[in-house]
Amino acid sequence: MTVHDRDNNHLTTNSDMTAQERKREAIVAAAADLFLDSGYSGVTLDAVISRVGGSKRTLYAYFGDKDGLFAAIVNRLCEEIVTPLTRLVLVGRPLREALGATAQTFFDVLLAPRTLALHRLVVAEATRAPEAARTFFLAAPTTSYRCLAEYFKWASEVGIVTPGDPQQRSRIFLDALTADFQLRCLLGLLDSPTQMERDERMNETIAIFMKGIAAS
Amino acid sequence: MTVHDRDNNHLTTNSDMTAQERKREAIVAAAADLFLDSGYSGVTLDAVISRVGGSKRTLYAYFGDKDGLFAAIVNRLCEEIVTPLTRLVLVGRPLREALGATAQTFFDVLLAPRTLALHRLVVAEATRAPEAARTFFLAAPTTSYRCLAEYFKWASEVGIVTPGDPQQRSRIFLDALTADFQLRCLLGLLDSPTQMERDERMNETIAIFMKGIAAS
DNA sequence: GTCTATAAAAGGATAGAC
DNA sequence: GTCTATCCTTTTATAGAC
Repeated sequence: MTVHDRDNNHLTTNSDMTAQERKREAIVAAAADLFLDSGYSGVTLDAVISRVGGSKRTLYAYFGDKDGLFAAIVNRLCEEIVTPLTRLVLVGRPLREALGATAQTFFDVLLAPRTLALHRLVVAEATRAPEAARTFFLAAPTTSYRCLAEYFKWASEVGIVTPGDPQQRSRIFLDALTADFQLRCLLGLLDSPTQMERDERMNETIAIFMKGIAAS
Repeated sequence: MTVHDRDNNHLTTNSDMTAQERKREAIVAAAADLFLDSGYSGVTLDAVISRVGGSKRTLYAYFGDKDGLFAAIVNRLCEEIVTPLTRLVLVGRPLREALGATAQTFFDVLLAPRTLALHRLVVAEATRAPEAARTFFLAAPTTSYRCLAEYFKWASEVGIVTPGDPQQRSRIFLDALTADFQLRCLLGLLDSPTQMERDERMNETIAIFMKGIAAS
């Protein structure tokens, strides 16, 4: 597997790109859609090319082989997902408000169809593509955990919550909130939870957590 | 896909089986190992046969096609997993003890290599094989949730915990406990959590839950 | 870079002989 | 039921002409 790691420029505008770079971006975008829809083995390189135009030669020149293309689309999708999470600012806000804002953001991000499809894809290919699994984990769950953990750290320092491991609490809260919905969506048993279902889960989780860790 | 649904007799002893039934069981057992190791597309029917002996004709006669074989091994594995969960008796026990026993059992069952491999397999093939996804969900998580939910229902009736939706609480507790470990194992980033890691997660989760729902 | 053609291999499904 | 052989399709990967 020859990985061609030159995908750090997808945030530049189209006008900054050379024709080659635009082509490369177009291939990655088309391949990402196809992989998300059909899984690794469900995608043929012919299908990628027939969607984006051009020749398979170009594809092999840029990405080496199918695994190289796969690595490129995982990197791309992970950055897409992480962006909204990095915008969430929690430190300084009261407990209930911080937990509520976290819940809204994470429901939206983690249950988005593209996130779920990427999740399914990466789990399925974890053995074949361990690097992709690593990239995904460092992007989605780790970024999430860290954001909330920073808040808990601050909150225990200023006495809003009792002392306790902020990372542990962060994982427990986010998992309690999302894991059940996530699994049911991954299995195709639930399209997307309704707002009422989300609210019930959120309220119950926050209620337990408030009593569980708030300083009295 | 022709599904031949005759796999309700794997609990009978070997001596009760006809030669055909033994053969069928042997194929299912071998195929299960291979699918768990290599995923759906990673398994060839030749590989199944070369492991168990016999002819591909027999395989096609019993299972119709590859999808039929897949359905059979998922049913088989789900029943394997569920068995230890149905033995867990919680009603009547004090809160901390019930939560602790639940944690031990579910760590053992959900993080077992075969459970994780099945989980990965079923998620990967959820689109191709929705029935398998359904079977898996009804077996593993649903059985788990119900067991603990029954306890919470009883516990609120006798006044051990505050009133509240037992199903919701059950999901929140089990997800908080296992989701993080589960994901890291599925992605191949964690072999299996150490006893210390399990204890830390368990203690923190139980601590939050005790304060969160125990009647004062 | 693009288009068409093709080599090379794999794997699902089937058939004949026993 | 078993064993061997084979059809047929799909798909990765490469090559030649422009």
